[in-house]
Amino acid sequence: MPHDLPKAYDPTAIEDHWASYWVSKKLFAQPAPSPDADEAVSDGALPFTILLPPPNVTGRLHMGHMLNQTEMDILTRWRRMSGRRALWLPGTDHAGIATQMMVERQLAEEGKTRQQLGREAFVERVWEWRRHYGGAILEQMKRLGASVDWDREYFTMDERLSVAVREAFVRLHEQGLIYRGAYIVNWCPRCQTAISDLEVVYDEHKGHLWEIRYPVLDEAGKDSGEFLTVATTRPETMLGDVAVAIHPEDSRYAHLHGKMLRLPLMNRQIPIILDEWVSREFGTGAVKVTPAHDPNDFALGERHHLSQINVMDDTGHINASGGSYAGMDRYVARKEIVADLEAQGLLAGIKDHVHNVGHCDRCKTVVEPRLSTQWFVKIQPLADRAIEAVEQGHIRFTPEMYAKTYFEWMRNIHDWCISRQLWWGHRIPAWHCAACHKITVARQDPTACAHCGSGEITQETDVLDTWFSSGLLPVSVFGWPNLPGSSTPGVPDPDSRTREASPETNMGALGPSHLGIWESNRADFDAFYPTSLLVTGFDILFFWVARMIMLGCWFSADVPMPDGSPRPLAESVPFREVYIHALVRDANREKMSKTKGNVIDPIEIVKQYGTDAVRFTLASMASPGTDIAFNVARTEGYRAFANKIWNAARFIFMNVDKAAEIGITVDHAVLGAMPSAAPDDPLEARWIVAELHATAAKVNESLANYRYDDAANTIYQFFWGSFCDWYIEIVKLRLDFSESADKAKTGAALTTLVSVFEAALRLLSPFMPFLTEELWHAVYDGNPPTKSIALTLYPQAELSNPSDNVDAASKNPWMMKYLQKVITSIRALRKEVGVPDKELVRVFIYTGMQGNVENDRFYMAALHNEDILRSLARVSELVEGGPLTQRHIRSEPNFDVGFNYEATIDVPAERERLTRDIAKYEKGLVAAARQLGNESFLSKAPVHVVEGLKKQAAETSTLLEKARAALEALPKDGR
RNA sequence: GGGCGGUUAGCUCAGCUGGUUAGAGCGCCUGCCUUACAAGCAGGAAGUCGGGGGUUCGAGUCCCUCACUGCCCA
Repeated sequence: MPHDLPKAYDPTAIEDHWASYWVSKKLFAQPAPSPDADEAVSDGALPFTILLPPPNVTGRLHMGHMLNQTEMDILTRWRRMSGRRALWLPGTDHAGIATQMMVERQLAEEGKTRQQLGREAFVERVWEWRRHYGGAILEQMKRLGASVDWDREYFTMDERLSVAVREAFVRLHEQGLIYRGAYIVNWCPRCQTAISDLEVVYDEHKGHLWEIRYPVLDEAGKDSGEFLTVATTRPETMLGDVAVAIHPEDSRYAHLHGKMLRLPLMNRQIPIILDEWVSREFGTGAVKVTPAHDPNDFALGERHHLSQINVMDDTGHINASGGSYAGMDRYVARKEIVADLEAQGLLAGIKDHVHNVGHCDRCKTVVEPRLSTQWFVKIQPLADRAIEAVEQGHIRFTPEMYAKTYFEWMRNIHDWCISRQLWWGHRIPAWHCAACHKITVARQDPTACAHCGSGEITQETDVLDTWFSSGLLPVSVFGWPNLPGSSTPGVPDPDSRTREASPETNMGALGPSHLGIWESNRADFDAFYPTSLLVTGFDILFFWVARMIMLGCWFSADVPMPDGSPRPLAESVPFREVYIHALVRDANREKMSKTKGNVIDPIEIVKQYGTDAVRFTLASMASPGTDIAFNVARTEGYRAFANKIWNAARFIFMNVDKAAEIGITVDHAVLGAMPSAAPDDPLEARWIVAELHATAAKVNESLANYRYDDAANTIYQFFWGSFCDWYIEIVKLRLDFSESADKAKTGAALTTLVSVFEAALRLLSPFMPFLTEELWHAVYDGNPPTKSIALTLYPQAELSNPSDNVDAASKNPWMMKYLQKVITSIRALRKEVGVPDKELVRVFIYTGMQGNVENDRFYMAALHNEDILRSLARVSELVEGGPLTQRHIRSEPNFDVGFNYEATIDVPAERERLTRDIAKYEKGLVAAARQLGNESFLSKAPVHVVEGLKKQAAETSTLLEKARAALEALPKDGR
């Protein structure tokens, strides 16, 4: 029954089946190697490990994910089929802000707030949400056939990964790399939490520059009548002003040095300070200083020992320090303040001003730079090591230019604010003491203050940035820090290594733990760390790549190598290669966005065209460094490609069935390997086998270089352009099932047909897993040698292809090229003349003087394959002779073909064509003559270039003569 | 303001360390329902490689410059 295929390929009919088959059969599971490490490594298979950059647990699959996953799946399937121990780990991150928002929204619909619920109940509620709705994106991934190990699915809030987070925090704290302090952070008033620099997106915004007059005070502290005008984009922050800064060499204000000002509205005395940081050109050259609300002002304030007055609360409302504006929303306050200033005659002007305004990446609220107490990682030591890892070549970027971006960012890195004022996330393992006010950071929940012994301690309410946990994934998914045999969870810094056993930690049994596969053993870490590759988009270069390199290098350095030796930097990296892909845009190269409404839902497209066609579209356009303009026209084309292969299969199965009726069968034992051809096999068989080898070589090379586009196009060209267009058409001649048939020959042809097709399916499988899985099972008539095509061997070209060495020139695979040219030429001539496609014609061929090796090949190719000419070019008989005098002639550089056929010639059209050709040839000859007449060219250019040009010039010359003769021979009357 | 890309056929893109007269898919034009496939077959048209300058025997490819365009960071 598998041979009974519908006429057109219908992806929907097969995809669900195979998607769930792959998952349920656990085909891609890569269990933790046995703790006996020797045994685990002994099969010699090199690991290929790849970690899915965790999508947000609240996320839905978008085109970027699909590109990302398609690329990972192609590489993973390819490596797996090439004999590597392939492991692709899927999972999600807990997305602190996004998930909390999601659940709060749900609560709001019930008229509740998280505060009403309380922290514990709220967190339980989030878990519940996660169990019901979380990870939908992974279900979508399953449907798309990602060949991941589902048994190893991770979630950053899982107990095991939480243990790693806690250990990492404690260790960094012990190493003096975590500190707590009041600094300017990006504050989202809606989310009511600090967010990192990377979570702020800047949009150009048409705002204003308000110029405000600050009265200068005289010696007695009274208004002197003079004003100093400052310019600001955020007038409401003036409530927190503590000074006005001017440039020390600004002559306009030299007389104001040392003077005091009266801060309008607040009537506070503030000094004029001098600082070279001030730009004399910007605004009025005088800048108000609000250390609690601007990072630059904060730095200025530190330098000048100014106080910090925070005038806003968590929600972006003016607080008690804001005088009469207390309680107002920041924008309401802005309006009021401007109005009041104007009323007091202190508003010098309002100018339009375009500037970049930071928004919260999650909720798009305008971020408020604001002083607050947060936890930070002192990042420089980690960054230094991460820079070194890339500098020394232990991590390679593709495209290479991203290494530059990476260095640029790493070398200008700021300390990382890791605390978030959320409830959902890893709660910071620090306890505040009510008695001595010191902080205790511990692996195990303490019962007393480590400093004074007081029992009055309360845990820090902040949680950690989600990226703190996802950045640890490359080490934590393989069991870090609980690695038996690695009893040195101390300080990576060799100078101050501590020997402290890692106690059992419990981050709070918040979620379902995945023990079992998660049972840690060194063998797992030893086998799979460092991972091989990270595939990701440039937009999270810093989120993911940089942080994983920093944390991975830092924490894995403690884990000795399997032989017990210290782990060198080269083996500490979280991955050896990084492949960065570009953005998927819409067909018009516009960035997809919900507001523009041009978002393409991959699942919708997949429903329409099939997963394979969409995957192939993405692969064929995935040229490193280039954005993908996703055009469904392209997908339509690849659906046609899938259909083409489907129908080739139908053709093959039809013939296999016919053959079976007369007792010819294909031995399945010969399948699954690289096909070869025997010396006496016909030309087309020897040729298609040679083509397959060349294709396999090119595809393997392209994939090794992340050239998905080259790989996909090469396979496309082979399948359609070579296998279907030429080989199948010719092999039809050999599939003779009649009484008189030579069964051995028919059988041989059928075997080549099936075995090349089967190998080609394997070649295509990483790109189109569904279609190839279906057809591969059908090839084996439901009795495949293994559970899936994904577990077969990837075609590898053999260096010495036996089909190349054959004495008879007519059997050489490259003879096919000549034959194809003759056929194409005859077909073109037939079209020119207008011979009906079906009609057979007696064709004359002339290859010029005897002895020209190249010309003779065309003749030989034609002469030895008259049967092919008959069916592919509708030639009734081939006659050698010349020069040709037939009514219709077509000239090629190496031969002419012609025939007599009663048809009216469109003389003017023909004259135009020939004239155009002649001009083209003449131009070419002039160019060639110029170059060949140049002595420096002849002496300096490589021989093959000179020879090539000479040959080409000779051919052009021949064509020119022939075209001139043909023009001459045209009837003069213009009919 | 600093940095990094891009500009090749109507559209989307290839073109490796400079080497013969620049390629692919889609689209377009013409003719065909040839029993694997009309989601197909056959044939065809189409580009002064963004402008200018330079290096070289030779430049889409290297250098300079201008224009346009995109992205990242501040």
